[in-house]
Amino acid sequence: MSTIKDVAQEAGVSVATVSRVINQNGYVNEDTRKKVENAIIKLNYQPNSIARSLYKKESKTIGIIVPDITNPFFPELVRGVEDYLIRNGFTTILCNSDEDADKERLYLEVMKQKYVDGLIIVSNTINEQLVQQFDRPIVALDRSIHKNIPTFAIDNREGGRRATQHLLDIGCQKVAHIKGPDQIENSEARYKGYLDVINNNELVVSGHYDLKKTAQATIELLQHHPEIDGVFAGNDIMALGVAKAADYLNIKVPNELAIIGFDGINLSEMTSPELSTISQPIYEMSTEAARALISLIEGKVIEKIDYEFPFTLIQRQSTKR
Amino acid sequence: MSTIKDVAQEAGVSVATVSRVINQNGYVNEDTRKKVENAIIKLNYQPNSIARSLYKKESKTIGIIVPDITNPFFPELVRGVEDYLIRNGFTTILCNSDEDADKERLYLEVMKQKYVDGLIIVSNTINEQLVQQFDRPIVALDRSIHKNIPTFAIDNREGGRRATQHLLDIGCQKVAHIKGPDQIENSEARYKGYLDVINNNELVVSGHYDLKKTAQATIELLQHHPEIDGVFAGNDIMALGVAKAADYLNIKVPNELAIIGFDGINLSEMTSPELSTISQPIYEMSTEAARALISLIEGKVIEKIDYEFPFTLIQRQSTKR
DNA sequence: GTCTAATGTGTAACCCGTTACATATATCAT
DNA sequence: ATGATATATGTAACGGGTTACACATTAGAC
Repeated sequence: MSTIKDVAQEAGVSVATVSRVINQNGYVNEDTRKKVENAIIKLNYQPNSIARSLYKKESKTIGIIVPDITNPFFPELVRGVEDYLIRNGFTTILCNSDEDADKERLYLEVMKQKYVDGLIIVSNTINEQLVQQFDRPIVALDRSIHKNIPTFAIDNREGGRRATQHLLDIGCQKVAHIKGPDQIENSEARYKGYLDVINNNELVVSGHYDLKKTAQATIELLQHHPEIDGVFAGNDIMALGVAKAADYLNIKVPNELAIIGFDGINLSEMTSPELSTISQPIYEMSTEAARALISLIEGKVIEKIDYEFPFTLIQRQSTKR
Repeated sequence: MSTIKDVAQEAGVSVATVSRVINQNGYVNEDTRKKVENAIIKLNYQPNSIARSLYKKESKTIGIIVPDITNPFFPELVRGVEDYLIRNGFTTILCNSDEDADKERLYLEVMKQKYVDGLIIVSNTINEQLVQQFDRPIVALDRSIHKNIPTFAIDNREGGRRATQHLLDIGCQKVAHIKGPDQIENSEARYKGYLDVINNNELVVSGHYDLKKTAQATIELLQHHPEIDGVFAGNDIMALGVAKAADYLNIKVPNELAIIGFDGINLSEMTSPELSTISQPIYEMSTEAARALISLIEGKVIEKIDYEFPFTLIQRQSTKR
């Protein structure tokens, strides 16, 4: 690979002039510019971003930490982020944390050493102190991680209310909730939304955001409470678990049992029956997060700390009676 | 952030000595080592990998190019790669190419400038010339991209045979195939596998690896050919499309119509009915690809060019009569 | 005691861009 | 004509590591 020196030599100018041509700053005579440009083409010169990073202390790289890219919610987030970033000259380092504080620490350390310009984090477990120490911009996606870190998410509690209300609206008499893991902000919020609507008549069981556990838990729940005719699952995967339980027990969806999920991942319309769900604007949330991160990296001030996005209820077969 | 100079000063030695301690090479007296280590701890020193990269011309970073992380097959691949790499001191840059040659070119260029140490590519469209010019190790995952680039995949044709044969084995009389896009190596291979078994009795339609198109195409196919009682879909997503079509037409799976997919993505066991499928060892394939890539980066010679992995037929509800 | 090899440490060049600063010429106002 | 300003370009320091090379000391062999 040729270097800026080679180009300078080829064009008969100094490296400073070449640099000026490349970065389009400073004064460069038109003829000189031409010479340099020709030299660049002739040598097929591509600037070494490592060298540039070293001096500028920036890498045009950001890290995104998600629990597990294998979980269908996250690819859609990551895609939105990556799309926006590549269009704006940044590359994206992917990190799967498994919600493990040690792995998160490791990633944070590596990112710091590699001078990533900023971080987008989806995490419940991350150590706040570590985040505070990280001296570059960070934004939180889908769930908050610290009160003074910009957060891009929907109002999960309100979403929980809407989902629950929807089940009542279509005529459900007894609505149960399959809850995500305790201690996780979003699953608690969705649960609270459910309680807001159901008041004192709740029937709740935990599905731990896991399909198989949910199916198992739901089977037991339905066996003990055959009166249940509607289920609000804490996310789409758990909703699928509920659907499997229904299938197993030979309960007809939606007529004997209506099901609504949460998130609106692509998967929710792939299944039979298609799932009703509270659909988050996943792609938009993630591009907005990326946009804000870049603003912060560029030293701009951003408007708010809390970016709340609208969700929509999508009614599909699983609640269409 | 403190630099190696700060550490040197703190420890009362030269930067060379600090470097030796950090990299554990060259001679360092035990006492000196202790002093340096203490200084490192005291200053919370973390070496700047950019500076190191500049000199060593390596970045401890690799790029993985996939068509679209949003397609459920790829997160599993990417996860395997990322897991293996982070454990071995590498970070992973994610690239979504959308099978677009221009985007691939852009990514290749950026990766080169950023001195990524190697590339893992999943692509049908990538420009062979560009790949050849890229002067660092590359491996191909899931599908080949060039005859002298190491490839990690299964025998798709044989997989197609097994899938088709399975449908016959369970008693299907008329087996159709929903084919992936033309020109794509893997979908052609699976198709050929189907033909191998079916000979002269084929019934094929294209689903373009897309769920909705597949559902639509399948509905038409089944309406014209009600005698079809088994479908081999070119991947799991298309198999889901077939299942939807069956649902729409009120055809019972598996008894009136057996369905088998291909890939064995997690999704295939999430649905009702659960999908039979030709399961690829996705995680293993990807970690092996990552392992080989690292070997190449380290300048080792690897054993072969063609890494063929075993697949397994998983029989689930959709073909369990 | 002398020679060689192993051990220990520092100096400075190097990786490849960016940019502050110096210098020089051209342009313009007065 | 004179000084101020805009234009044009080069030199060299800098970012933060790594390492070749030089030099000094110590250990071991005979």
